[in-house]
Amino acid sequence: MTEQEKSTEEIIFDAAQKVFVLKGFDGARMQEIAQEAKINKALLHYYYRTKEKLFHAIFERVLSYIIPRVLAFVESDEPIFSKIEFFVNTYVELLLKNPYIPNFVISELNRNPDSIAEMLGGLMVKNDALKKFTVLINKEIEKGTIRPIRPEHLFVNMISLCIFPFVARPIIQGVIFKNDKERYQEFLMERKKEVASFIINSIKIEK
Amino acid sequence: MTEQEKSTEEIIFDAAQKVFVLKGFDGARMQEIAQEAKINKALLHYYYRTKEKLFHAIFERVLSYIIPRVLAFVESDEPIFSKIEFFVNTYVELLLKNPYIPNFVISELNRNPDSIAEMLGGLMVKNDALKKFTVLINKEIEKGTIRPIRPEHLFVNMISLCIFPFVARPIIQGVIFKNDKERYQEFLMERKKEVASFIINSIKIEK
DNA sequence: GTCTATATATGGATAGAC
DNA sequence: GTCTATCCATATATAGAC
Repeated sequence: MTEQEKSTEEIIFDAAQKVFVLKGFDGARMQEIAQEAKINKALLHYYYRTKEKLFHAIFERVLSYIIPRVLAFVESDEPIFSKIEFFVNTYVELLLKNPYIPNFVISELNRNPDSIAEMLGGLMVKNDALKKFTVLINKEIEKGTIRPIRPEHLFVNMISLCIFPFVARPIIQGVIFKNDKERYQEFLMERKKEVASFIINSIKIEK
Repeated sequence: MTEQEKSTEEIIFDAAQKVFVLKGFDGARMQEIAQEAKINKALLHYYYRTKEKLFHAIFERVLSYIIPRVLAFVESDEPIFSKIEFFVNTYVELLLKNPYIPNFVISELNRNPDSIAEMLGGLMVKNDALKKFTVLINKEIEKGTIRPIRPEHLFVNMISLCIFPFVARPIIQGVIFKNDKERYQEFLMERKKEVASFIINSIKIEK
C-alpha cells in the first residue's frame, strides 16, 4: 500500500503509534500527533473521540503484533536448545527493529495495570503457550536433557535477558559504553548468540 | 529522626519522592505532592522553584542511593561465585523493598536521556566498579574457574535477571500468575536463589 | 515560612463554517 | 471529511496578605 492510498484514519493511526510509543500516554500530545499526521487536531477527535480511546487502539495493536511473535517458538518441532536459540534470535531481532516498544508497553502497564488484563488474557489464554512451555520443559527435565528448573523462572529469565537491555538502553549505553551508540548497537547484536548460549549453558546436562 | 523533627523541606522531599517514583515526571502532580506532604502547593515552589528542579533533586537522590549498593559487590574479598550470590541477593532484596524504583529510573531516562549522563558518570567513574569487574572476570577466565564470556554481557545479564521481573511486574504477574499478588511475591523471593544459581551454572567450569 | 487567591499556559475537546 | 476558532479544565507558577 503506497502512502497516497492510506486512508486518513490509517495515517492518523500510524502517526499516533509513533508518538505514543516514543512519549507514552502522559507525555504524548494530541497536537504532536496531528502534526505528525499532517492534519488538524480536531480531526483526531473526529476519528477517535478521545485521547484515551486512540491510545487504547494503539496499545492493542502493538500487543497483538508483539505477543504472538514472542510465543511462536513454543509451537515449533525443533529440539529444545534450537527452540531457545530461535526464541532469542527472533526476539532480539524484533526488538532491534522496534526498540521503543518495550518501554512503551511497560510504562503503560505501570500507569494502568488493570485495564489491560482482559486484552492480554485474550491473547495468551487463547494461545495457551505458557502451558505448552511448562509441559515441554518438564518433559526435558524428565529426559535428563536439562537440569531441574521451574519453567516460570526459565521463561522469565529468557525474556529478561532479551528485553532488559532495550528497556535500560540509556543507562547501559551511558555507563558501560560511554554513550557510544554504535558500540551499543553491536553489543545488542552480539546478544543474539550470547544470550542463547548463556541460557543453554545454564540448563544443559552434559551427556 | 522522628517525624516531628523533620524540616518542612525534608517532608516535601519525601512526599515528592513518593509521588514521583509512583507516577513519573509527567504523571505526577504538584497538588498531589502538596497533599502528601500536608502542606500548601505554593510552598513547594517556595522551596524548589519548579517541578523540574524538584524532580531533578529526587532523581539524583534515588540514583545515589541505588547505584553504590548495586556495585558494592565488586569490592568484597569473596570468591567469584559468592560475589555473584551476594550481588543477586542484595539486589533482589533491595528491589523487594523498593519495587517501583526501576520503573521510575527507566521512565525518566526515557523521557530525558541526556540530562542524566553527568550525574551517572560521576557516580560510576569515581567508583570505577565496572573496570574492576572486568579485571575480576578476566582473571577468573584465565584461571579456568569460568568459561570465556565478555564481562559486559555477564554484567548486563546479571542486572537484567534481577531487575526485569520488577519492571515488568504487571505483565508477568498478570500473564503467568493470573494476577495472584501473593504468588508473584513468592516467585520474586525464590529468585534470590534461583537467579544466582542460573548465572553460576551458566559460567562455571566443573573441575 | 505558610497561607489564599490568582495569573498564565497548556492541552484536550467541541462548535460551526465550508 | 476537514478546517478555524474557541471553550473549558487542569496544572504550573506567582503575588501578596499574615
